[in-house]
Amino acid sequence: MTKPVVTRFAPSPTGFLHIGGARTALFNWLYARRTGGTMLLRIEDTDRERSTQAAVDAILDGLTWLGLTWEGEAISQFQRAERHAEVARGLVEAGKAYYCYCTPQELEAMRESAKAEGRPPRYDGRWRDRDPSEAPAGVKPAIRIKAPLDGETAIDDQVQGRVVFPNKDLDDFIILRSDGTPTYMHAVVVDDHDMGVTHIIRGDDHLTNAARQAIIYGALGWDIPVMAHIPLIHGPDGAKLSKRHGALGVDAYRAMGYLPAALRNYLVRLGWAHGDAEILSTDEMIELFDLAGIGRSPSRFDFAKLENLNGHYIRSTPDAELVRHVETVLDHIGPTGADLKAKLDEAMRAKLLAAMPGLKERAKTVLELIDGAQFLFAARPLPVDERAAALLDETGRSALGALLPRLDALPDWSAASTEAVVRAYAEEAGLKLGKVAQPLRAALTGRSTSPPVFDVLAVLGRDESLARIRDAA
RNA sequence: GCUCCCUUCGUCUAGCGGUCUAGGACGUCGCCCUCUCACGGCGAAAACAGGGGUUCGAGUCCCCUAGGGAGCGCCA
Repeated sequence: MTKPVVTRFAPSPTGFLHIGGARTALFNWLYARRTGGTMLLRIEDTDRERSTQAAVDAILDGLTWLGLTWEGEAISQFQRAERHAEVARGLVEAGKAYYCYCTPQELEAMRESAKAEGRPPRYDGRWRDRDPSEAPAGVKPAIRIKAPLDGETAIDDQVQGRVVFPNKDLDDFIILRSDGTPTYMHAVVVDDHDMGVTHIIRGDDHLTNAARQAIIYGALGWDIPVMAHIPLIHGPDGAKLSKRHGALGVDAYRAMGYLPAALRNYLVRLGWAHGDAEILSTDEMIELFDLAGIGRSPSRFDFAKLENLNGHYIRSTPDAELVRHVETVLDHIGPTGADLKAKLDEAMRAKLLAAMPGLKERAKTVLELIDGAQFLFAARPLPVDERAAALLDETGRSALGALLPRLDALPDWSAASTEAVVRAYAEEAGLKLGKVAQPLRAALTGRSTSPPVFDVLAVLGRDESLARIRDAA
């Protein structure tokens, strides 16, 4: 009988949930879902200087928006400090770790001389075998792990394969600081063990750490979880996706009008593939996701592809749901959004819903959806952009003037009835349909592009449409 | 400096020794559809980093070089 899978996502709350973290979370979530297991969430907040509650909130908000759910409460690593210390002291008692009384100055000097001699900066093990009775008075010791001096440590990684590290390159690193708090290296091992984590899926910036953690696992006599170190996501320029390179939190993607489903789809294909499959619903992802499909080379973030995917998802999302997305996004784009939100009463919502089929066909983001819907929100007299103004030249206006009484005379007002009138007029006047439809569009929307003009007439309704045409003619 | 990882069209990738005159997707460029813009359809240009091996045969295995990335803290 195999143990149920337990994965975890373990961000440190020093900033927002960035795109790389989001993908790591997605992979962990998918793998857990795929295998019928669970994903846990652990906040690595042992760095009290840099951790903030605002960051924790942003991370939870980001995960939630992306639809990535975790089991139970988020675990605070900091709150487990006592357990970490206890395990570290146990290791000392077992002779697997020892107290080191070096001062930071001594350590610094050690690194300096190593650097000067061209050696890698390593702790020299000066307290490794020294008798505790030699301890200087009044110095609080740190605890260092007794790492093997020779041989090698290997990680059997599901993505990277077997990666071997010579032990001589792994020194006796600190697991418990002199102030009694654990280092990341130690806390991770203890927490993953205590949480029953069976699979560690994380960025490959942790690959070399994995060797050090393996040493702790070994000293503790614990089994090492299955590991999968996934390549990082780079910026368009190939460099690490850092804040300096415009890395954004997932909240920024929400504000840019991307749909969670589209972002999930884009992210899952960044580093993972299943043959030629490009469009994957969440259910399909869950069904297909596997560690073997993860590639080993880093990838670059490409907005153009995300945008294309987002357009696909917008087109295939039900209209009512898109209206809800519009409302959500309106809350996240500042004053402009708030203004529109204020205008979004029941009547407006109904118009938006009615216009949605035409709108979503030509929008790649929710922002474009909102922009395309401007003509619904706009009050007369309509602001007219440059291209629309050009359409409303003498010829255009005379066409509108001719159209006005004919439209006004319509007994019923619909896309089909208005289209019939306009087509009939164009034919009579010997004009191509475009010569009539474009000025009409300009009059109705103030722009040169919009959903099909007859749909616009229908959505706007008779009174508003005729009024707008009169304004322009 | 040391250790580890990576390298197929501009980008994401398929490829797991012969089916590769290298496939798909995004992007780009044509054409078609058309009331605009999109969507859609059709088509085109576009890649195995370089060099050595192994093998009857290498994009696929090994080595070297070059380039990129990550890690080497009492940060996570």
